[in-house]
Amino acid sequence: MITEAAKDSIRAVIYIALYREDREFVSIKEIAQNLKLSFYFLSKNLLKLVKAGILESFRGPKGGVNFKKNLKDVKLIDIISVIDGTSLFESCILGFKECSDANPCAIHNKWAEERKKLYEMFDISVEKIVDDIKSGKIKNIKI
Amino acid sequence: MITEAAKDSIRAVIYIALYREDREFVSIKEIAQNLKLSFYFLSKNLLKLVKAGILESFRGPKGGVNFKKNLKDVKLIDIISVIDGTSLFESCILGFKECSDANPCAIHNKWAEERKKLYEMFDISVEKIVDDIKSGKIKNIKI
DNA sequence: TGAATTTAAGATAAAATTATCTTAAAATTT
DNA sequence: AAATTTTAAGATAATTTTATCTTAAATTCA
Repeated sequence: MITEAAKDSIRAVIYIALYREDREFVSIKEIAQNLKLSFYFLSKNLLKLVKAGILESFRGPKGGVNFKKNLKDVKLIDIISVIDGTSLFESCILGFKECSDANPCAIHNKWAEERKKLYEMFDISVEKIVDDIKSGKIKNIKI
Repeated sequence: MITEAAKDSIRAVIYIALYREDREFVSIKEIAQNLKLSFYFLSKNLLKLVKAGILESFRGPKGGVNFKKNLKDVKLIDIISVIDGTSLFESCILGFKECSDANPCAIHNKWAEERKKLYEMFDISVEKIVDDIKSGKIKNIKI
């Protein structure tokens, strides 16, 4: 569905949003330790988000990463697109290069509808997620 | 989402159902050639369906594979389960081993709903697909 | 200034998936 | 019986993803 890299990145982004408070940057080491992720793998993945302009980074003590964009403008779909690419939301489920209403695969219609819903599922901002957590709308959440 | 192996297998199964007519077996070579798939890779994957009791096989000239079960009892979900396993329909989208209503990940509720719909999308029999094609309900289909 | 900390970048390796080949076994055909 | 065809099984390799390490560059702190 989505890669481990994307899963880790989504969790990291939510972690940053929840725990940065008024810090300038959150160190990747801290994120990796608290989420029990590989520092190496996470570093590489977050670097992609930095290069994509979603996060910014800073070196040295007090360094780390933080959001470059506003939380309301960072959606899970953006993270997935940067890390995994957009094919999940664009491609034929059976792998046909050209698959359309005029020339469909066996489950084209079902999948066209479904991937739209998948897109909508991931079309949620980090701000919304954090608000839901902080407001108690989501309880006992795993990060 | 689903692996190449699962995609190939689904297409092969639909091919067999559509083109076996009154033949005892359909050769894997024929399927691979017509679907432009690797004979080697397809053989391995279909063998899994044979071992799972969905298909049966026969060696030698006139040999090949065919359905062991009735078409109405073979659903895409069965093929995916045999080839890829069932984790897509059972696991947390963010990879948490335990993710529940009481202890949810950030998108647990959305995903719980969505994976149910995904399941339903694949909960379609080969018989239904073939009927839709033969009755003209699906036109210009890619196999 | 020098030591320590942290990300950046690239090398290397492990694991999983996909792809290919070889040999064996079973069945048919000649 | 011998040659041919086809699946079965296992070996090998290529590719992609995940994991780890090393060195460099930037920054802070003493």
